[in-house]
Amino acid sequence: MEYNPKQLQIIAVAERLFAAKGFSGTSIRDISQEADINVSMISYYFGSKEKLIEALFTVRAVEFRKRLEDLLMNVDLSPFQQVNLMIDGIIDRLIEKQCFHNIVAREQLMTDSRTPIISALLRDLKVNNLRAMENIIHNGQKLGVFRPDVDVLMLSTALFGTINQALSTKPFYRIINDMQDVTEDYLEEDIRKRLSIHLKKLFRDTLQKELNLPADS
Amino acid sequence: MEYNPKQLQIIAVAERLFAAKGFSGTSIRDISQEADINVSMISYYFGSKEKLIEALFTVRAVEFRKRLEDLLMNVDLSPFQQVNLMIDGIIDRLIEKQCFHNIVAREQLMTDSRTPIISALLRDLKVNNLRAMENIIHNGQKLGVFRPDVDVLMLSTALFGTINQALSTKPFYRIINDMQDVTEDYLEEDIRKRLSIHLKKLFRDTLQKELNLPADS
DNA sequence: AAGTAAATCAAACGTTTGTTTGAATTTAGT
DNA sequence: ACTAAATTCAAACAAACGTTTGATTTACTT
Repeated sequence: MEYNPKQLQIIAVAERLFAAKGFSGTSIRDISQEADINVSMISYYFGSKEKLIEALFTVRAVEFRKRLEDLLMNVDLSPFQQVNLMIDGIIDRLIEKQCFHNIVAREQLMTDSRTPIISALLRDLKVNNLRAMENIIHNGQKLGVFRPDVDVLMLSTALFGTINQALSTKPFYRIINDMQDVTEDYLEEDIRKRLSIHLKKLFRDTLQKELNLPADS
Repeated sequence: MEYNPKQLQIIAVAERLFAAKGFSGTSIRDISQEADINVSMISYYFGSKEKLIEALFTVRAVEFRKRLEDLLMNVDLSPFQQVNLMIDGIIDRLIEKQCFHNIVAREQLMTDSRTPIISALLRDLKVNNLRAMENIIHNGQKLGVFRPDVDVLMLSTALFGTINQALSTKPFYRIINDMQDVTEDYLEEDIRKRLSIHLKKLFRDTLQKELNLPADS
């Protein structure tokens, strides 16, 4: 599916508004006003509001698939370096595409998915993410660097869950750390660093073999 | 604020539907139909749809405050026992009140909070949660059982984030673990156990003092 | 039993919703 | 310059929205 610049602009505006107010909370008149186009252009280009959000998911899904392939190229690094690179990569991606991942989070909360297309795309994305993480970890296990008993699914859940939670509670983070007066960019950078430190430590503690063997070294 | 049984029933139905379809995605006619009441009863009892969701947050916030007080009563246990009890307590709470926490998750994703009342209640809840966790961990640190350098905010973020992520991706969990045919209750119990094991291990690894000191014991 | 307040109802209110229409305008190919 | 297709627009559409109305029923007090 190819989209022209005008369509991509509409998708970008829709992404921002859906993230801010939810799908049902955003009217096509909101979108058309922000995008400075006529209301009918949305039906004209996409067919319906539902098809618009499907187009949004399709575009982003393609982007992520490409990104993930790049991530799996670093086979020459050590397992821990690979893990750290993956962690920073995912943090960066979720921060950079915050609006889209807000929408993803909302859709996941839906008991009945909005459309089969969206749930299929999300499932594929998650499967690919998990497989990528499994590759890295199983590799580290074969090399004898990581513990053999690691719950990769739970670890992946912890990684994405922690980042999403941190990003969705930004206002709370501001209050707790007395950062009411800093810019949004500064706050984001602060969260990024702190997440990176915490998650790398967390993965290290979880993956690395215990050293408290009977003293014999 | 006191609510009669009829009001509480409306709140319960609204909670379920808001969780399933979102606030804007749920009409008061949906609610009135499910609750088997007349549409006008919602305005009659609560004033408006917005006041209804405020009432929902108020009721649940009061419940959680009471629950938290109970949680802080176990001062006679060891720090690790306290932490494990806290983890299971929070898992149980988030599973038991899944609908409400779905709504909370959605509200947190909102860039502009729906009402000042809701954001104030959420802030209070989160502050209390964090303070409770700080109490337990600082206590363990004073006793020399926990590491001195623990990022409690990030740890709390990881805890809630992981549980929320696991619960919001239940359909994915089903597929990955080949559990298409099990009941929802069985699935939930499986997730609960796996979360409990994983998070306790995670907290243990994060909190416990490193034992790989220069061999001298 | 009468009276009063609370609760319930069908119906209607004025908006807003997503979508369609059909004419007007722009763009692109020859 | 002409034509045809693609784009843009204001206007209108029916349906759904949250809310209000005013009559009716129920529950309780005296």
